[in-house]
Amino acid sequence: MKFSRQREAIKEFMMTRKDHPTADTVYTHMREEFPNISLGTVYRNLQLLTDIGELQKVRVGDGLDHFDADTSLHYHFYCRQCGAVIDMDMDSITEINDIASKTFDGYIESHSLTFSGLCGRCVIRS
Amino acid sequence: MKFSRQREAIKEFMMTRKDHPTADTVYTHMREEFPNISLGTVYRNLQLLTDIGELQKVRVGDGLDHFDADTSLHYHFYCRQCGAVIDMDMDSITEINDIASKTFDGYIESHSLTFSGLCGRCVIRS
DNA sequence: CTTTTTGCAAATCGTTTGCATGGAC
DNA sequence: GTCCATGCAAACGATTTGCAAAAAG
Repeated sequence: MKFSRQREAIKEFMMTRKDHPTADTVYTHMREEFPNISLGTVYRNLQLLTDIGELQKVRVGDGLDHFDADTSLHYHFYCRQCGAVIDMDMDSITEINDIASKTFDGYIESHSLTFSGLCGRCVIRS
Repeated sequence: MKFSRQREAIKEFMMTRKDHPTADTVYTHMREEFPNISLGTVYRNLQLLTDIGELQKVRVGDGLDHFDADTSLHYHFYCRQCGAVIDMDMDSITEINDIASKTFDGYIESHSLTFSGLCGRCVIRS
């Protein structure tokens, strides 16, 4: 893999963000630094960084791919009002794969746990 | 809401299935009974049945909408090899929303837990 | 006769891809 | 000079939508 300024910028941008930007959000921000960067390049690099384990794809059920620079096992919250994707501050249940395996005929590799409802901001407004 | 033969057939079909068909699968099967049914009608009715609580939309991270006539809280397994979506035979952790609420600033309405790996068939072949 | 639902086709949205050019090494 | 990465635009797949005609009430 060859170095690319665009990929480096995308990686750095992702590491500054605690929320979980979509490709389009990344694209919008990259345009400030690279006015000619294309959506294709953003998608390619997000996918590539995911493949080499520097990013994690987060799918919370809104149909969009979100990306997370924190690749550790942790859980997410999806606000069905404003669409925010937020990290949950709770221990991950590492043993749950083993528990589930006992009543499952196959190999469980991972799990994902996503909460949904109204985030702090939205719960106040409602 | 008015009665429609198509919607009734879709509902009945969904109740016979323990897997979690996509709109396209439903469409294919409906064509046997209604050779002229359109994809739009299938999508519209799946969405409508979901809205009135007769179906549940299941998103396991493959980018497709799966539908489930069992609307109770339960967990799913997604086989990343063959794409199968399977119900997990385990108790649902009803208290997990409350546990998560304690360290979360907002209103948690629901959670979804999805496992992934290789299903029984695929684990044998590999 | 009014209103909902249908079938069809076109539109939309997020994402992927082919290809000629430019940058990395 | 050889490859890999880019920008651009076209293609793609799943889903949604506008509309005139058909079915329900």
